[in-house]
Amino acid sequence: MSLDERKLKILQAIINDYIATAEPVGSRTIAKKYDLGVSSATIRNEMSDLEEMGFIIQPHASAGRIPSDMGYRLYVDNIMKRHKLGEREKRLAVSLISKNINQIQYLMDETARLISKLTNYATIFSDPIVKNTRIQKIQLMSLEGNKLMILIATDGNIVKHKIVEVRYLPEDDRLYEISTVITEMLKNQLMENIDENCKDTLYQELTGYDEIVSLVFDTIEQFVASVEKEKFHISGTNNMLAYPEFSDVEKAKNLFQTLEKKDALSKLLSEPKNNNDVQIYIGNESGIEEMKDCSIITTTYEFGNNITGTIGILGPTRMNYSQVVSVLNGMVENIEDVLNNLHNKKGD
Amino acid sequence: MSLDERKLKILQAIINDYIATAEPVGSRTIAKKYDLGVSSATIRNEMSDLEEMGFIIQPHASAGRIPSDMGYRLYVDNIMKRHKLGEREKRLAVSLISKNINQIQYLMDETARLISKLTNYATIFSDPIVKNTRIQKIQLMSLEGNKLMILIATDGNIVKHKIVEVRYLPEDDRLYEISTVITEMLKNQLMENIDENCKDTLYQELTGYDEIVSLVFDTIEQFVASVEKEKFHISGTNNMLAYPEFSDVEKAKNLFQTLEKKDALSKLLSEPKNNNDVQIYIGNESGIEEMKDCSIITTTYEFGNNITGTIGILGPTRMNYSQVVSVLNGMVENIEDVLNNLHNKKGD
DNA sequence: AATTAGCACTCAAGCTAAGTGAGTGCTAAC
DNA sequence: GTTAGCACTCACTTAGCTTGAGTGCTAATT
Repeated sequence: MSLDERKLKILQAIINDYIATAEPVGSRTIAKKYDLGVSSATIRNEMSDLEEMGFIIQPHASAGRIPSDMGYRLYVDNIMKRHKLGEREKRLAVSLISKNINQIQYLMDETARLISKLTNYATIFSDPIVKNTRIQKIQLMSLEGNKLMILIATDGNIVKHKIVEVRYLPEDDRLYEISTVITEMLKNQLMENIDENCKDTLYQELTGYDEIVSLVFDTIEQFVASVEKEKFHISGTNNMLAYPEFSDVEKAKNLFQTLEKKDALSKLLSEPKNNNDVQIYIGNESGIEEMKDCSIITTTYEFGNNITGTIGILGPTRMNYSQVVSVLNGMVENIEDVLNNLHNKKGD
Repeated sequence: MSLDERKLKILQAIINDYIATAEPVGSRTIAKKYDLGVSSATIRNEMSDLEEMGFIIQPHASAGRIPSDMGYRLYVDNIMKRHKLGEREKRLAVSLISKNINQIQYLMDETARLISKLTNYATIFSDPIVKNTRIQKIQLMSLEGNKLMILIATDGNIVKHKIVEVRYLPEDDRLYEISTVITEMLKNQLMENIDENCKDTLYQELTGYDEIVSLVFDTIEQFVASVEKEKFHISGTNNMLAYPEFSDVEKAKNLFQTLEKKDALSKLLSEPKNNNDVQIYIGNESGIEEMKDCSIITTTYEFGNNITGTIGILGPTRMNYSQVVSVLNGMVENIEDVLNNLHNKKGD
């Protein structure tokens, strides 16, 4: 039994219809709606074959067929057309970018919102992971009440600060000098792996400021640690409630709780991506029991040469794969453009 | 017809039972469960009175009674006991605080999560609003690619930074000098209302750096503006799905969509609070059509003398008011403690 | 050999009718 | 004022029936 042209067409018809209606698709429906030039009986025979091959499933004896995970997989890998981002979608994306966005966090959040709106699915994204970042500058500044601000800037112009309490707080001018010494010593060092010699030298050069120096190192370590445990955000989960798959509150609750816990998802999103393309997890392929009725399509965005993140779309298994893939690709392009423009060494 | 002791007891019994079961409460149930020393017939008569007075409602002829908004209002105002935070709850709150929290945002988020967990309702909170803040320090620093970081610290030790692109970027030492000049001139000025004379003087003193000076003023203005539009966060919405009130997905979806839009809620949360106490909106009292089956209990937290925020709990109208109020009060105390300890002029 | 028409069969979903039980309101007795 | 008793109401459940979409099989047709 071979998968000829006609079988593929019928499978596609079933998937299309099922994506649109969420109802099992019968042979007569296909015969009428899709012009295959054969009768429903023939289609019935073909469907019987497709079922035997495992691409479609009959939920119960007198119902139509719905695609199996395997069927979706075949569709995604071989049948689906990957169309370009539509005009309307592009316009929305551009209007998003043109807003005065200066915080990555905020940009990602807005992007996710937009994606959810465009697709009517949920959007998952990770905070950008910064690997192999090198320290560019460290700045200290005094605050009220014996508090010290420690600010770290890394390549890619990512800036983070932290406020700590110190026993002894030098004058600002002195702090500036200390900052300069620290910066000189640590500049271009890898955040993850600071040379022990440098550390020792710093403690020596800044005798009397042990407390501050050690707080600086602590802060660096904390930033590295906070990056390690990737953080995920989800938006547009409401959309999921619109699908009959989740018309049972129990199911919706389960899904939402799984999403909230995040650890399972986290593993999925941080999985290595083999190439630059999207990764598609259909139904059980995600390995998450609670998400067997969902599919996830993820991809990575990159900017600079050491900052990456993952963004993905989550929907029911019968999601519109073709649309989702193109939206995802289109939006990632946009993010990368914005970020590169914002953080790279433009103007060198 | 007067609201005597017995009627109040019966109303309380109805509310208690309804809070626990979400089922209409009948006269026999009350006679059995609550030891009022009268028969169900008597209770029936009293219930009939209570209904006439508008405190309870009969959903249909052969059903028990449920409390009306008015009934809950009476309960909340006159009957409810405001008990102290329990042991278990206190322990959780303390363990939250002891984590190394240094970002207000993060603290609020964790607090909200904890409240949701304790109460099994949803928690709403606003980012802290900073009013009448005075500038303490402004710091400039150069970054790669002609980017300039502008950092503003205000009293209460709130630090924000922004990265902008500039045409001409001075050396760091020069930027430090400029920072010092700017700080000297603007220190203790109100963020919202910077003296025009100071502005002029600054432009004069820093001739040649017009671009930078104007960017600094822009940044200040943006921070003020970003504070004006209060931002809300919601956590624990999943909890709502557990209540039979939302076992219809349609209802849950409506609620979630209303919550997502936020403008309606925003108005509610930013309403002036008459006193230091909690504010309770029962059912339609919120004025939000979609939330007629919900109640919201809000309160404000304060730290320093110019930073305030609102935090609230959202649940079904039959929520456990007594518990919610005490959790809310307890948690707010905790937040205030942490924040004051973190940001105030301790050690002066 | 492939396709199709025809028909018996299956089964979820929708409808109806009867039964159940929690709850009320009223009346008469205490 | 309180209570027992009883008729009445009405949502909810259950079982049985009907409907219709859909299948699988067979025999006829191309």
